[in-house]
Amino acid sequence: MDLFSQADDAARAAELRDQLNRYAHAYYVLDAPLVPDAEYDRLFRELQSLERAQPELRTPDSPTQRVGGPVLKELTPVRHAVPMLSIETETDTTPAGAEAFDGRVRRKLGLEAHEAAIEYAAELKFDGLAINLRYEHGVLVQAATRGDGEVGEDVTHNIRTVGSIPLRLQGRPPALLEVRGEVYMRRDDFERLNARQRELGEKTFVNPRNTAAGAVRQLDPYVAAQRPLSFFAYGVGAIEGWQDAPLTHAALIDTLASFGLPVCEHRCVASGAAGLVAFHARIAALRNSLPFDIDGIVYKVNSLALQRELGFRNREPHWAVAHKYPAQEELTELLDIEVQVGRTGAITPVARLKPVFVGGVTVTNATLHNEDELRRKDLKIGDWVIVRRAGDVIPEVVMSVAERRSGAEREFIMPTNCPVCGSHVVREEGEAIARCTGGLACRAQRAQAIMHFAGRRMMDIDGLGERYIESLVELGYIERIADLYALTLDHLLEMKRRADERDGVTPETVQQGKVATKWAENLIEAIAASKRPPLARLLFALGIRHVGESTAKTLAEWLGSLENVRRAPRAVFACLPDIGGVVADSLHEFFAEPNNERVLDELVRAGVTPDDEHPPSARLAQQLTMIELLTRLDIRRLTPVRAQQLAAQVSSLSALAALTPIELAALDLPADVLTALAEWLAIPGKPDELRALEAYCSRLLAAAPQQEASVAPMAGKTFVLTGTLPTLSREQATALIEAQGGKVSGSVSKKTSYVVAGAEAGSKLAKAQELGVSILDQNGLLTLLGVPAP
DNA sequence: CCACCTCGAGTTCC
DNA sequence: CTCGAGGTGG
Repeated sequence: MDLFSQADDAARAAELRDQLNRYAHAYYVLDAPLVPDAEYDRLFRELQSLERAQPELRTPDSPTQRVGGPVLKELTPVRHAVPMLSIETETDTTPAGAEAFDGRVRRKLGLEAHEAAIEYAAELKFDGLAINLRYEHGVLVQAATRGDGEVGEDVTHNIRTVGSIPLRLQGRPPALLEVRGEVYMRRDDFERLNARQRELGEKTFVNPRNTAAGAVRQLDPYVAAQRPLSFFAYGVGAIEGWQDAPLTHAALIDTLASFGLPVCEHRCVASGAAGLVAFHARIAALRNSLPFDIDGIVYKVNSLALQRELGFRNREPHWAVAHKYPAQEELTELLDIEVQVGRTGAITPVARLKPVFVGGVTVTNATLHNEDELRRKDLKIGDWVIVRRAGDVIPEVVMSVAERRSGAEREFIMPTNCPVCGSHVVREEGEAIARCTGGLACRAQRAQAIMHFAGRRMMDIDGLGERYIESLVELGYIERIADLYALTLDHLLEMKRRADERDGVTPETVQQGKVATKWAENLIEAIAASKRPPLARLLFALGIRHVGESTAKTLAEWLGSLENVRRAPRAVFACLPDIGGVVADSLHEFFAEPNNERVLDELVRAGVTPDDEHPPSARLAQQLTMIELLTRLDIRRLTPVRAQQLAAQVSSLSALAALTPIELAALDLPADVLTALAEWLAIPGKPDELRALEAYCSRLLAAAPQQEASVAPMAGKTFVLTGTLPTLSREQATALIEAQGGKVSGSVSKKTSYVVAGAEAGSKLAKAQELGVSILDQNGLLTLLGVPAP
């Protein structure tokens, strides 16, 4: 073989290894890919083929060596050069735990109370598996589990498959460096893995920790490679030849990061017990929004010299402690499963639990979402179940503990009839939700519809709570939302008396009578005050299926008045942004339904009129073109391109309606389109529909102003609000942003321009950091908008 | 047609 | 907050 080409190949292989390792670091550790996946794959394959041709080019730090290798019979024991210590656990989960640790350290160092506070490094205690990584001359040569601390197991083959663990370190690492850290599985990776397992009909995993531990100890590296693992470094073991080694723990971690090792960003240098308590509290608030599980915080004396001075007791260092959090999951009994009927008729199973204290509150109910969810979690009435508070707020039944079954547990059966009105319950093909078909004939749906109408973000009728609405509906004072406006003081007082009677409430005292009168007076006033809502709120309040706050706002902005919305043909709805076929159908059906028409008429007669009606948007002219309208008529085969051709040949929609079959056949369009068009026009009523559509559109466009006002400064920018701002309410912040043309949305994505974070911001802030979205606080927002601070 | 983004809907507790 | 589903762009 030609010596030159061999030398070239060796150089090329080295170059490829280096490149691929750098790209992997950027991808897995920095979360900022340098090249597209396809480019990575191309280089990877090139290296593979070089190595296949000349196996001597294969080195242990080659990225091709991550996956592969033989299936082992058993794991080889490894004696640790420096024992892997355990850490003492502080059982007191209150701030006193941190103070106790600080006190022990100070006593051991012989410090008096008045002497300076000790500096600590605080970091997260990950819920994973401790691993020792041995790097010789910067190359990963061995990975081992902790085992008993003295002897662990060799799991190099599996650890190589973890993308964020560098096979070769960057910078100038010492000749020998053992890195210690935790292998864990991110919660989202765990969920994805389980989703895939379900798809494949495989058994699902119980929790991220056990899954990670199982993956690391796999004998077949291919299996381990299928388990998405992550890694954080938090310490070192044996070291040789390290000049200018760091002097503090914090600096040590920074240095490890500079070698390309992943380290957790959530760590700090804290001063004294107070600093530790603050960090503990800060992370407690963040805990559920972290993308991985932790079971506490680790405190370490920051100075490595002081660490040496403090020394060890048995296997435990005197200079470190794990300060845990109270368990966030609890075991309780599933007493019963009941169903609730929602505003749209959705039948939702709800778990009635034996009260249990989880994450700071007592939980007695938890939604089970739907039947599938319930089956997936394998829940039977009478089961012992694990309960947690998802995102620290909403109680969630995680799963049942099948081992604790006695045999007396009952299967939950989805009712076939609505528990309130007896109507049939149907679950549409492909839908997860079962629904009562009773519509507004169902008392539950009626009550929910009224509750929705009166809600804070809709008509904002104060004092009309769930209990009163139920009584009003039950005792026949209200049938439909319009009836609210016919209520009198006498009605309300009478209703209250009857409701109390029915509930067996003690005969009222004079005092109670006064309270009741006051309540009724306030309510009448609140109802009267709700008569001039913004149009968007009124539309939202109507409770039209698929029409929420955002869609209601779109309708109000574009069409301007209640009348314009009520009269709009289906195709017009479908031309508006974010409104497609399903939503347009829902809108059209709602306004065509005689009952709803009557309710709207009654509301108007009662004096309910939007206070912000305005001419339709000037931008409508671009939206309601003949082509756009044509494509939304659901004419088979009429693609946008064909619609364009058709529009070029027919002057208007009414002209299209008036075409004779002969004229139609003469159009320059493919035969199949013409056939479909002819069939469509032959449907009774369609020509009239076309004429009506045209008439509506021309009226609307005539009413719209000719051109739009100047472009708002924040146009095209999307904001997401999270947490509590110091002085602005959510609504106020939204109003400020929208006043300048910005949009406020609920979830963070790559397209989000800014995340405005306040106190106790949750997962959205974490997501924003992950995606590199700009983050503002209240002042930042006000500065951006050029609004003076309030 | 799929992947990604949004939005809608339902729910808990204090 | 989370899940499911509608809308849209590639």
